[in-house]
Amino acid sequence: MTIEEKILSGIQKAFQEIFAHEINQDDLSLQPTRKEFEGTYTFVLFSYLKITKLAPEASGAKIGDFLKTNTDVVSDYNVVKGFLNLIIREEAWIDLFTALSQNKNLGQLPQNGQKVMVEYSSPNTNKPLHLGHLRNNFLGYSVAEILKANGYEVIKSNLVNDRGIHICKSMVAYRHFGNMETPESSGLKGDHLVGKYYVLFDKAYKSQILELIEKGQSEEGAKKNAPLMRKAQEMLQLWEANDPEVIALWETMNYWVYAGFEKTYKQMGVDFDKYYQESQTYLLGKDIVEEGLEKGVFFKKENGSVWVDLSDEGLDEKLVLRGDGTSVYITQDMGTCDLKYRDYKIDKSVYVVGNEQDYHFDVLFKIMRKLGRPYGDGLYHLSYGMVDLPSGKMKSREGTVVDADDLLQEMVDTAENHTKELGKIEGFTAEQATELYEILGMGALKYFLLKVDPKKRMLFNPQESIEFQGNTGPFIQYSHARIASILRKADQIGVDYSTAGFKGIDKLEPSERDLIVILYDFEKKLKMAGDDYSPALIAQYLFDLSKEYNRFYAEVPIFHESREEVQAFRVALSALTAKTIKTGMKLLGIKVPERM
RNA sequence: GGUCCUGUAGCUCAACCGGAUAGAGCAACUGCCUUCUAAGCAGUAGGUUUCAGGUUCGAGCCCUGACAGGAUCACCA
Repeated sequence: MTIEEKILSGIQKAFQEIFAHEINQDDLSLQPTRKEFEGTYTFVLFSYLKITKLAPEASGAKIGDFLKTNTDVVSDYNVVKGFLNLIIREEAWIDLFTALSQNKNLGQLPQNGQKVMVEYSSPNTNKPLHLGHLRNNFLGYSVAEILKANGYEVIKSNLVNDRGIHICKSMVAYRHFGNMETPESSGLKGDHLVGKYYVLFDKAYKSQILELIEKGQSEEGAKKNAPLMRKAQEMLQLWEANDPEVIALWETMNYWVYAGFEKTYKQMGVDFDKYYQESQTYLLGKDIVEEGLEKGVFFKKENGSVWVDLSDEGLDEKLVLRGDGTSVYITQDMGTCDLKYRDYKIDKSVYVVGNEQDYHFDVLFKIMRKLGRPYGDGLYHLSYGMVDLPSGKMKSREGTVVDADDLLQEMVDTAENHTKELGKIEGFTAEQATELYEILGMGALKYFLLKVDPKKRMLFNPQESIEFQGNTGPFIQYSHARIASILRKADQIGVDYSTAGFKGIDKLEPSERDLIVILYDFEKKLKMAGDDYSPALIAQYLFDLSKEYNRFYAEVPIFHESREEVQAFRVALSALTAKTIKTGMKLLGIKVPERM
């Protein structure tokens, strides 16, 4: 039984024995004591005054006394207004930490037998990744790791949009202006090379439109009739007809892009277990349309187009198959949905996709549920807001897009300059220094992008993201480094951990010891997370931080049962502040200097 | 226009199931480098939580209505 459970059951008994009132333990809850007051857990009395028929203070005193004598975890209490603050016996914490320290699988919950797929990244193969992709990638990877720690078997997937008119645009431009350029000959990363031609297409296409409009065509007509656009359309048809030359060019250019993406993913530290390509999936889903018609979920209009009526669910009618029998976006997505299930028998499926597609996924999920899919209730759209720049919205046409590779490099460069300025690399080898810049730069970026509530639109200020002060990744890394330093010192001078109440702590690895100290310091926040479950998770997060420094986990409201993992993440972050150092030193019996 | 999301300090963001005096950082101002590492610490100042009602012991959070910003509403993806 956890500390929290012991208290709750104690309160339940108190109501039984003192007030002769049966109360369900699930209806009782504790909250963290605010830091201004003494105590760890607080029980709010207001809503129970009808039962106790006593003033708040008297009610609190009765329950507090009961807990003190009838549980082995509460050592004392105080009542302020209607708040009963409970003080936990130190031994209870020590037992907890001892148990934690002996747990070989710190932070890893037992397998729950469920499989979940997290689809994220999902780039187009016609241009390089940009800032928006970074938020997506870090979120997706973080969620996948969180789910893993919670005992899910996780499959990270990437659905690459590798076909369609936009790819053909790059291909057409390459044929026109390419001069047989390759990543090797141009010195450009593959994705950047292909992106260059996409931009070239757009420029040339625009001037063709202008020309046609000058010759008297309507804007709409000009857009359709511009020779370049016609060529792109033609190429798409050839592609769909499996024209060998077109396919060969497509494969070559896609290969370049994939190689380019791989590099970027590697630097970001994200990875995938499974790639899906739209070129392989774009024809899927038609059988589901048939199935839907049979089941009466879909209906046909006179022109042969197939629709779903979701007006009973608060949405509109939605097209699922064109009159000419060809697919639309959602047809394909239905097919891919089933494909994922066929491949892995997943229980849950998470889509990390921007919030401009909220409606699309709402429709998709409702359809799959109407079709009675076993994974229907496990479908989840992890929707996130756009990333804005101080200059306004990112627009590729206006060249205000922040390129991912450029940004990653800039972060690392800034880390390097700043580190050198501060003279922090004395005694480092060149390799160590390079590694440090990488860790700092990536940590800064990841933390900056992950610290904002995913569903909120956020502002990316390049200046601030590279700041190393305040609520930033490097600050957390710095705190960790100092803690590690303290513990090294403590080691040297032979601190007797047992006197600080840490039985067996000296048998732990130093990094694990950090964790225990931090955990102890932040006991107040820990209890909300549940005594033996979330602290372990927190420990894992912190341990990972101490190993790699730059792994951060997103705080994501995902699935209903995951409140605790969200909590754990919050605690982990707040625990890693420099204030920890002070308390850590006290616990280790090191004299705390005045000015700290 | 319908639907959805957002609105908290000058700026960027927090606030756990509705709980106590709404918290951080940046920017401003005061102090602190013989101690573990100043990428730091301690402190000052900064709020009618967009507005108006409602629900209740209690509302930034729930409900209604305004206002502001954004997204979406294609036989596009």
